[in-house]
Amino acid sequence: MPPTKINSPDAAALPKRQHKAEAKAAAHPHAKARPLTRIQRQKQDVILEAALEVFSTHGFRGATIDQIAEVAGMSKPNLLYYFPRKEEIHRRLMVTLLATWLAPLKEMDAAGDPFPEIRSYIRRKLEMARDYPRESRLFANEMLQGAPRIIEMIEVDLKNLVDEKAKVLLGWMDEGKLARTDPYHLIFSIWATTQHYADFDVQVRAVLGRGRNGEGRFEDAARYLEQLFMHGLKPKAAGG
Amino acid sequence: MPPTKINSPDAAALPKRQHKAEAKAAAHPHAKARPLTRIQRQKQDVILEAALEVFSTHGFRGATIDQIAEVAGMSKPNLLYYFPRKEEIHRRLMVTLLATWLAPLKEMDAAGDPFPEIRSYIRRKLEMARDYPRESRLFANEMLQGAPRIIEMIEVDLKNLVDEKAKVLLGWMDEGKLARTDPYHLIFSIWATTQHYADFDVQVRAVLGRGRNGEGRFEDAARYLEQLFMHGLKPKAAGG
DNA sequence: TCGAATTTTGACCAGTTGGAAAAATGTTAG
DNA sequence: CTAACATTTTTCCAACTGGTCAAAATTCGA
Repeated sequence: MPPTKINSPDAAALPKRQHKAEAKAAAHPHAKARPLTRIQRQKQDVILEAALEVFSTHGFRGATIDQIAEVAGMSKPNLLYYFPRKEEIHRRLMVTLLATWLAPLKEMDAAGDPFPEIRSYIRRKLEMARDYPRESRLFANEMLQGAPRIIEMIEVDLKNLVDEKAKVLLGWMDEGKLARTDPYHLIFSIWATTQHYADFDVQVRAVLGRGRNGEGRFEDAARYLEQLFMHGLKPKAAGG
Repeated sequence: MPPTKINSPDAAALPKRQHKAEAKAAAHPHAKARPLTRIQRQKQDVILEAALEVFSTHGFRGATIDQIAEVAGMSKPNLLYYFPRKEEIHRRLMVTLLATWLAPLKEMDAAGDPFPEIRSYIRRKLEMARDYPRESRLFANEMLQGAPRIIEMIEVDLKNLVDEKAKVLLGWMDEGKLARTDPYHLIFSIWATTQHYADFDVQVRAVLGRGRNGEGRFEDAARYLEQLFMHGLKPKAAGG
């Protein structure tokens, strides 16, 4: 049963009514080439912040403009003045999110040694899970739905970056500085273990119970993951 | 900005209209104590299967009864004849899901040796990610939303099981058969790395590109994870 | 300060959503 | 065969949804 067979209201509902969107476009801040005032940027930020809150917990379809508007402290038409449609808000969030998301991996330096590099990559990712859990969940939500709105970015930007870093890892393995293993799955496992603390936060809290909760869990996680990866990836012959 | 401040249409919309639900309850299969015929069970299964498909990709709020009904090949009122409301379908899915979910961990045997036990636990979890990705995504979706509908089960059943197995792991560590480390985060990392292949399937496929795709990725993952965990958790002194 | 541009509001709309009611159609035991 | 029961379909509804539009309120530049 292919997922494509399901007629998605997302796509199905849109073509029916014609949108004139940027047709008259006199007053709207979206009418291209306008410099965009400080106030406009501020308001847009408030909206994006609210949208992050809502989209990250309910997904695209589960989120409503009314809800976002309420969190943003403004009326729905007012919000729609800044972002002409729901998709636009989401798209903006995703674009900036992906940049933030790729950053830590980009920093992994081929000129460095594998263990310090991998260790600090894990640290950065874990910090992001701690400090930007909503961004992590927004991303996870999009993935769960099959990434319909960012699949191209994933297939191009993300893939290219991972391909590049996989080569870096392979290089380290060739030098005998890192255990020979699948570099792609190595990267996946770092993503999975770190993002887990943002995406499955409720579960992690519930299982650890009251006590180990107050942020201490991130330090415990850091220690554990360091141990796991540092020992798990040690090369056979010489020590890293 | 606490998530509780957001007035969720989920909860907010319901109290308004009074449901008499099981009031008259004459013809409905939900009117307790009735044995439930084979045909009824069949239909319910069809509905649950369709609901799994839809809920797992769009989350609770993003899924619609119409959509589920269409996938199930029946009319909306007909579907509502078997499950009086949306929440009920979801609840049923979650209950059976959680049982399935806990099963592999339950099998981890204190009487066995850590490495074979952990290895086969990882294998089972990876098989589940491969064979039941929708269940994994359904669970992930619920977690992302803060697990509003299953939080008690998580706090009780899941927590108890993990507490028990954490003791098993600690026992092995005391015997020097397993590297001394945090048993909770050890379990989290197994969950994260295995479920990742179901929840982030699109991303995994996109990054691996056409080639390594056709199920081969699960074997690669199994090999990689085995290596990571087996080496990463080896005790300092004696070999496992 | 004043007119023009920007921002905000209130009323509105068509389509969707979860769900109710009841009539119509099977199905089955006696 | 038929009455009681189970199932399905048709019709309907109020609330919610994404979004429009014109008018009102506000802000801003000269």
